[in-house]
Amino acid sequence: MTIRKSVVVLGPTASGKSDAAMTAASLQPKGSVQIIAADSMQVYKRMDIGTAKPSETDQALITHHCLDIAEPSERYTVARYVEDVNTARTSIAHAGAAELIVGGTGLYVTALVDGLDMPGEWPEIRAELEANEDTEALFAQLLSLDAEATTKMESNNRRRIIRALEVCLGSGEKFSSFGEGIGSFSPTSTTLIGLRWDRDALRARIAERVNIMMERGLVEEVRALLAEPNGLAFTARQALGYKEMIEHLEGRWSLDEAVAATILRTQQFAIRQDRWFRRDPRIQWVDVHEDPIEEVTPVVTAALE
RNA sequence: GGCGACGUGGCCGAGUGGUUUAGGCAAGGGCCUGCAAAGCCCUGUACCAGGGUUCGAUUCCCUGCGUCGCCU
Repeated sequence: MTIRKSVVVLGPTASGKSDAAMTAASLQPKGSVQIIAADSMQVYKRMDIGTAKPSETDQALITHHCLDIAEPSERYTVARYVEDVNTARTSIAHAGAAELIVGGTGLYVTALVDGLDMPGEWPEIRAELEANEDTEALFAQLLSLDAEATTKMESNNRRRIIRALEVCLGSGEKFSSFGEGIGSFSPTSTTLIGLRWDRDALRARIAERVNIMMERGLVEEVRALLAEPNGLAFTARQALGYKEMIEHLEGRWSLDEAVAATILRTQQFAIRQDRWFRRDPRIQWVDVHEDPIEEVTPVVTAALE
């Protein structure tokens, strides 16, 4: 059973992609479209304000997948996301609905559109590799095992070197044999719609949105998360807005500093998202100037029909 | 009005009489299949204006302008 139709709405934070997608979905016959979030932080429960998670009202109106599927205290990764997406897709297919993917996490969107196969995990091997402080030696080792993998990373990017080695050593096969990588952009039947803003305009929107998050009680949300018995794990802890409010709540930053840092880092993140997405030639870009709902919804609607 | 300090690339901030002219931040660009709201890499000849000293001045001297502080 396959999904009737697949459309992606992507763009940087605060670009208005969720609003446009939500509006387009609700214009379709009831139940004919379901949304899959491609967002690495909205997967966490109780992280609502800071991740700009779709409201309960929106979720009641349109079925959303891949939201609130992990505890902030647990480790969540792309691999698990791929599994969760498969589950979601099965149910969308059964419902005979179209899937509308909305997201800002480049890797997750890619995983979903291009169907990445995760090579697997070998924690013992990784632990061993991590114990080795000599990054140059690790790189040399990777070079001898899988020279091709080496071309996709700098010689001092420990994290990527270790992962590639983990896979080579663990699977007995070359890391590079597990796929073309992220930049292949093979033809797909999915329609990719990207929202693009003038950078300064987007920066202004982000500043405004962070201020709104503060008014909605971001600090309280973070305080409550910190008070949970298991707290926040590494990944959830690094979410924009959360990381900074933690700095404030633990006394290292004033509230003003935390807010300013959140705004700046979110703006920088948005640019990084832009840079990630713009490599993909399959994306159909929509330049947004004022109102994403008005300007983007028609494009999404057209793609859904 | 007087005295003093300062004037360095978008910002902060070292420094030097002449081979490679710090660093940080911001900005721009790039990489990427298990932390991805993460990680990594690349890109900066600027010294307020005018005159002088000097083989040579961003660095020394003078003047002007500007900023800041103190004083009357």
